[in-house]
Amino acid sequence: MSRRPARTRPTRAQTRERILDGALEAFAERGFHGATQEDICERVGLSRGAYNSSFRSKDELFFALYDRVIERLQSRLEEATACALSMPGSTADNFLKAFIASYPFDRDWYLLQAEFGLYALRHPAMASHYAERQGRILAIIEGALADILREDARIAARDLPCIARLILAVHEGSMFQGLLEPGKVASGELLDFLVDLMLADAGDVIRRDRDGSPSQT
Amino acid sequence: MSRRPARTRPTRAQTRERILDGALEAFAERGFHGATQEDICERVGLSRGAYNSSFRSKDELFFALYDRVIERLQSRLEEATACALSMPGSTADNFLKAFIASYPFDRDWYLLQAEFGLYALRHPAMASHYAERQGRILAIIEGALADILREDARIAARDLPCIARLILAVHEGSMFQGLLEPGKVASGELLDFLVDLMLADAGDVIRRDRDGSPSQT
DNA sequence: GCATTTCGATACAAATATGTATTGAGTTGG
DNA sequence: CCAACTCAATACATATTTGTATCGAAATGC
Repeated sequence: MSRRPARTRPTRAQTRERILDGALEAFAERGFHGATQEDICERVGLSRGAYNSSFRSKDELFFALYDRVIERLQSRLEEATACALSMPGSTADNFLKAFIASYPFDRDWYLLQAEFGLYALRHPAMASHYAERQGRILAIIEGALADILREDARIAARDLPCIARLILAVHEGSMFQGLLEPGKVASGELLDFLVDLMLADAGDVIRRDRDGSPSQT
Repeated sequence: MSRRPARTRPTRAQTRERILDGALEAFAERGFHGATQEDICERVGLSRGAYNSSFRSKDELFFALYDRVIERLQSRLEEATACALSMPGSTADNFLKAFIASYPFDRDWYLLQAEFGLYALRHPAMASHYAERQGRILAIIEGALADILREDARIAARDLPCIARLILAVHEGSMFQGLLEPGKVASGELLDFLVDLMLADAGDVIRRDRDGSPSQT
């Protein structure tokens, strides 16, 4: 259909994306300082020329990767919440678990976000950027929780920000445990436990036999 | 009192400790790969000669630092639990908060432990070492909790391992938040909230006015 | 279709980090 | 008090890594 000769050379944007792909792997596997240009490029079959032609510095690349990762996470969460909220009659328990399931749960994701966090703590310039982006994620969670709680008011609305942070913290913590000792801790166990705690409307739920309904995560 | 001439040269062990001090700072501030021999030595006024004379490699130094940090944490926690358990009549709430308060809560500590964690995830050789050491910390927490629960049985004993991990995860998560946006989140807020959740023996506690008794952390 | 521009690969130069070797001060044992 | 030894500082050689400059292929516009 194209009257022009078929492209044999990828566009600038495509190469950029490929570099970002390589950077994702390399930063996850070896960390910010540990990842080298060579390492990043090898993974996607490009030369350092493409690297230096696409990004002015390592920091710029790191920022770009962070933004891409967060953008994808954001749309993923928004989609999941919209989907879950659209189906009526969902209980808070089910929704929370569905929501949590939509959060990335793989090795590279964890390693990367940990690396991002450390970088942010060490570089004030990125700290605010990071906090702002993470604020959006928290807002999505809070919004979803707020919608849930219109039907299921077992949690005080004032605690929402706190709960959202709690969910994030526990998710990351349990992801670390799961990666460190695979099989030792079930992937969603901690979060399930936390949700049970929060949604317990009486003491009996806390002590109930939690094995009766094993999660299939 | 010493018949020998006063030492003018520090012992090997002392130098080793100083290198570890420098390494603690450097690894916390710049990460494993980011920290250089020069960087580590400068902080404690030693030369790279002392460094290379004390440690065969960077990994060896990192391991040694990890062990020292964990050892100190372990004795700190053991002391805290022993102390808290010795005074009779302590409620679970008070004890948990005292225990949590004994856990390190400073920037370097967080950055270091995060770095250790990442290193462990990336190097299988350290993973088991790390998991074993962290298991001891968890055991201390579980033991303390078990002692508490003899008097205050609002939590099922079978959930102890899960709860211990939850406490650790939330602690680390809130420490990160606190460092990223100082003042935005009170240092112990998330943990207090979690403890409230766990010890709520009826739904009213969850929804109670938590500002009535602000924690002085 | 040709000139111009863009992009990515290769080659080069500079900076930085690590480990080894050497040296001199300080310590220990006879 | 002297000889042997230990330790940390300095100097050196090697290896990586990064950034720049150059070159050729490919796309675009006239």
